[in-house]
Amino acid sequence: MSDKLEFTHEVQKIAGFSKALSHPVRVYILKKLSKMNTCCYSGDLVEELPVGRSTLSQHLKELKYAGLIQGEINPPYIKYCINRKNWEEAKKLFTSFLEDSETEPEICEIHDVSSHRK
Amino acid sequence: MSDKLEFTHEVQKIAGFSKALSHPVRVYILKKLSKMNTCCYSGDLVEELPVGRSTLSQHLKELKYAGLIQGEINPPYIKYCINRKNWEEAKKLFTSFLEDSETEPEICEIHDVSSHRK
DNA sequence: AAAACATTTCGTATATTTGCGAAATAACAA
DNA sequence: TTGTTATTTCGCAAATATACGAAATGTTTT
Repeated sequence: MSDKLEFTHEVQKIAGFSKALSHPVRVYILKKLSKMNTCCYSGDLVEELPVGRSTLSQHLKELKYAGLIQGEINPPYIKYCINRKNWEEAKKLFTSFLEDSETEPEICEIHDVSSHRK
Repeated sequence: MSDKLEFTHEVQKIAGFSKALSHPVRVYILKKLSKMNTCCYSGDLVEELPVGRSTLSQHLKELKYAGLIQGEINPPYIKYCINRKNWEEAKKLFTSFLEDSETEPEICEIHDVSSHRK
């Protein structure tokens, strides 16, 4: 019959958050913001990241779009911080997704299929 | 001074795993393999996913490259299953990354900067 | 040997991502 | 008003990702 299912909301959300996390610059920003637990200026970030201002701005936009950060305008600065609500949601989604299964896996790794790229 | 740091191994690994998880098809496959705790044929997967065989093969290759699945050749089939070792590693990385910070965040959300895309 | 089967690779097309510098925006300072 | 500062948007180029069908691969069955 080949039902060709649509993806659940959960699957789509995990993919969406993962996309936001799929670049080292964005992981770095989130790690910093979540751990320091305070806000951060775009200008401070550009000092320590190997990208230009406009590129950083694009990454911040991406993170805003994903809902993982939010900004407070404080002219002429913009302070960024973690969006705690969605950060929690991401945490729950990933935790549940990556949870161990209850039972042990059956043996399934005698031949390790090559995994080269290209 | 602008040190332009290089990214830590941890940051790069999180970005790498996230990239593997950044497509609904791949999230679906991993969810299925990790929960059912057994192996799965490519032919079984293509029945329930809205992509063609060659596209599915690309996604499986991507997951193999990221180390999240492994395949056992069982001609003319290939059985896929979770790579438990790396799955555990991903779990640890994401859990630590998404962990709550110890203290409460300072208020930082009076103006919610618009987050439209394009 | 030839046919059947599951899967991958190849070639190609299109879309998205990433990056930069220049210009635009917006608020404040002189 | 003019200039300064912080940030974003625009326009563009290059790289990567996604998707498909056709052809190739490798194994088993006939």
